[in-house]
Amino acid sequence: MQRSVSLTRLKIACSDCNLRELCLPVDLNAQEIQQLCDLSHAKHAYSRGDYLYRSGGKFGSLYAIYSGSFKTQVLHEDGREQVTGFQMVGEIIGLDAICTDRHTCDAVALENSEVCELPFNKLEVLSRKLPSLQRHLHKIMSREIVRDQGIMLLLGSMRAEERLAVFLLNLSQRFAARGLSPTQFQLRMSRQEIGSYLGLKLETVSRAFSNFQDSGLINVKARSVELLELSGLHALVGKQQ
Amino acid sequence: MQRSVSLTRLKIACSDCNLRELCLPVDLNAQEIQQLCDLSHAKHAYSRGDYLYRSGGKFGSLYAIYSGSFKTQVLHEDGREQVTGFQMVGEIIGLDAICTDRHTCDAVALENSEVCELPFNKLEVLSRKLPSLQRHLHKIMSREIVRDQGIMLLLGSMRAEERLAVFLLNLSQRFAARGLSPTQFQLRMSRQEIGSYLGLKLETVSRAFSNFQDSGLINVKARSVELLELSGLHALVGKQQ
DNA sequence: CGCCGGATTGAAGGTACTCAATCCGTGTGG
DNA sequence: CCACACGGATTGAGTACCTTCAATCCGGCG
Repeated sequence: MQRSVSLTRLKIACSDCNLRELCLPVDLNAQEIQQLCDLSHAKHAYSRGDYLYRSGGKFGSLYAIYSGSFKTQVLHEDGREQVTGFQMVGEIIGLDAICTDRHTCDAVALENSEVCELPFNKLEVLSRKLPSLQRHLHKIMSREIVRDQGIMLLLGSMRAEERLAVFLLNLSQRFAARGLSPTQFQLRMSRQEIGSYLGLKLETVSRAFSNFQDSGLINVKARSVELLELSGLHALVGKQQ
Repeated sequence: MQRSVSLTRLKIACSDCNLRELCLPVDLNAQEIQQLCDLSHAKHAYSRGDYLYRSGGKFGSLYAIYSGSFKTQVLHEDGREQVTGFQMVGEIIGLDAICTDRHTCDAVALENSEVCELPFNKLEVLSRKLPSLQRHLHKIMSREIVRDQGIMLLLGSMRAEERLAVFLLNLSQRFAARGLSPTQFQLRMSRQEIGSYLGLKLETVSRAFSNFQDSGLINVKARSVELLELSGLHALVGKQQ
């Protein structure tokens, strides 16, 4: 944790792992990119289970995931917890905290991971100078809102197997966008965590996995998954009412 | 619909119906507020059932609700619909559209309503000049993300009666913030719409209302609701696992 | 080897859904 | 003015789906 790295690493991140495409506006010139990179004063490393931030903690920065993955979760006073998202390389995390200046959820590393810290005050200053950065920041926040709407649709109106199919297809798409295999991957989260995210119990998730396998849609063994019939999974979503 | 009104009306809105407190940064001087008001070039009126915008429609403006209320809903290709929120006076609507330049949900008037149109390009230009407006815009977007997280918690882990209790308490709080009675109000939405929002069927919503009434927590008759025991409703949330 | 946590599977139970009948308030037309 | 139709709301009975509880399995690690 807290391993600081030279500032130029963010720039490297931009070119070598899709971070640029995913996080940064495409129409900045080299100098502007440099300004943006300079703004990230540190990169930090986290191990599985480490907290990037905790609910209630003071807000200061957004974080761009440089490697690895995280989950975000909100906690209810009665102890219930709900996983609100799984974030992977190139995604921005911490937007929830802007409104109250305190984090409203926990962010926990699912594996050994690195993040680029983006001090929000500096980001605001710079985005006042660079309209395309400003617009991009707005788009990132808006995209988060749209993503949440999709999850609300899932949680509010889909059956268990539909939810899992949507989840797998979403992962598939995100892996593909990063140049990884869209059909074969390792899950970084437990059945429990998937269940929390999808509004299901872990046993239900496990059963749905098994059913998919029995139907020939996927191969699954613990956390390694192979999607055999993407079309079949797609067909499953929204099929039965 | 499309009734245009003089620009100064937005300013009136600021002072006479809490719009200022709810939507606008508090630390702008008079001149800056004027700039902001000038940016809103029109106010529009809608009747119950009218669409403020539709999913897929081109994005141009955010809308500040001046009077009345709206619902937002996302539609799935198979016809399922999910209400993603109910918006009332002083709230900003349309943030979802920034990321793709097209609306990703429908906004429908629940009653006769008026909105102030806020052209987003102009808002961005102005917020580059006014840091406190910039920050405020970010906060509004962040608040929407936090709100959505709360709904995910509700949809993912609460039982039917808990969901309805949360819903009623949330309405109560929002009415109170507008100087209206927190314990006695008229619902603007049908059981069907409440159910869609809460991930329940309308019959389940109706039964939960009846149970609350039988327990002496509320009085309910069709769409008029009186909350008798706020503490009882609070206790209900998160009580049983 | 044996423990441990995570994952799978089975059986029983509960919550919310489905289907259907009825009620109620509003608006319309005879 | 009343009858009627209509949509929304309520209520009941039966069912489906997911949860709960519990046992077992499996792989990794001390």
